[in-house]
Amino acid sequence: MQKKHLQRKSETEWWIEPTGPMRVPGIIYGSEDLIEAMDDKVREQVSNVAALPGIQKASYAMPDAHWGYGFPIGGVAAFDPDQGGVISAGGVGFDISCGVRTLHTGLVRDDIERVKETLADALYAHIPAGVGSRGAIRLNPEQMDAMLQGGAAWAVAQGWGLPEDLQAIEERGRMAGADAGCVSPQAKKRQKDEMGTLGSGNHYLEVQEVTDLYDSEIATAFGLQVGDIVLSVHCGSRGLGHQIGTEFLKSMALAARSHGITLPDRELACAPIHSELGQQYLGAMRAAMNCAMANRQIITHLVRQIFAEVLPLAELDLLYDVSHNTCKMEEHDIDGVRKNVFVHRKGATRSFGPGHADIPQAFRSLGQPVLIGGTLGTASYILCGTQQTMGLAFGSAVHGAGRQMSRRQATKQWQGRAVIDELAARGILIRSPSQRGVAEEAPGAYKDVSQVVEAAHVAGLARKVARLEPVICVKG
DNA sequence: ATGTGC
Repeated sequence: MQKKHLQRKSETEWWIEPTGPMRVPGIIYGSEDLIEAMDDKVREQVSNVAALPGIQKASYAMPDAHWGYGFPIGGVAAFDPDQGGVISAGGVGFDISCGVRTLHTGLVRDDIERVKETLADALYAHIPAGVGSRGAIRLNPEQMDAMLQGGAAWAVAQGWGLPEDLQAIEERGRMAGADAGCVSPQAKKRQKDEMGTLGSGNHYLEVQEVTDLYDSEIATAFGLQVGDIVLSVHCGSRGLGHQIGTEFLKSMALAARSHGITLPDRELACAPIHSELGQQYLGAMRAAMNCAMANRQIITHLVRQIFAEVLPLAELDLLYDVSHNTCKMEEHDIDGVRKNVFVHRKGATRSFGPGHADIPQAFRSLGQPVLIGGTLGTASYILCGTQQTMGLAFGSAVHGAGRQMSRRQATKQWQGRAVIDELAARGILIRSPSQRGVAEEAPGAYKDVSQVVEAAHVAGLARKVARLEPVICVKG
């Protein structure tokens, strides 16, 4: 990105002054290196979002931001419904409520070393991965609606998980205001046999080792020690979320004019929050959030069954579950006034600071865990929201490494088999149905996650707590 | 991200 278009306000904060139709400034967080490497498209998209009706404070991009559909991935924007504020399907993303959850295992590296291959094979055999993968669960129409209304709480009630899991999930595992009636028959049809599946792309299930701690007090509260084995799952709402996104993008684009909205970019299709279409999308999107949380919950249950067979001494307690493609109504301080605003986080993790009621009691006084998934073969990080975060981008932080190369470009540069062999030589086991998928996800196709996390830490978006390294990765 | 592409 060309820095001449930006005003540097601090080490990691870069402003786009409002010009033309922009109602608020754009603010991009990142180190100088990350900003220089960022696509100019991000600046364009941040500026376009700043022109949408009812936007509050600023249009933000996180240090891992890259070009996306309409909004950048790594974009954060909040809208006031009473000032004509809008909701945008492209501002949430196609994979609604895609997210990460991390479980303790109660094991250390030595416990798994001898059964590593067996464990990798068992996880791969029982947790379907890849495009169009189907699970063992079939939902009839009544069960589908119950899932869409109940989220992870529904899954637990069906026997997939433990009641205490729900305390460690944003929204306690059930997004209020979901309306299964707003979800099309086609979206439901696509989802009916996809529960408990990972999907493809950057989704994965990973067994990881804690290699470094940066804040011992918070790490202790999160239950993390160097040498611990944890397990993380990264996936979302599969075909259902994708179908909802596709349908509402279309109807929002068609209805924009009737709502009196001029779009700076057709891809920014949106509807007023106080419109029928806006409310329908909210109902459907919240249902998709429940689908994603239920999906991660079912996968958790499958993981526990596999560990019970392979490593019966393991105890898989849920540390936390975050969703990084969402729009949520939240109360924030806007120029000294507490207001309810609709915060879009697209490829951005909520990063609430100490004291927030939605944070589990065990670490409410410290802040919420912010789970940052790495890319294939690279480290993941656990961070913590801070008080400062709340004033920066509505309590938001990065979500991962962020792509720096297109999928097509990546497949030209790497071969899946070679990537798998290279990682195996470093003791990292990969299981995937798609060699091409692995090539597309080659580590070099992404920004350096450590740089991204460091920038988030320095910017005050979240505080570094722990670093994790992959041991086994089941890849979609 | 995605029954990967109108």
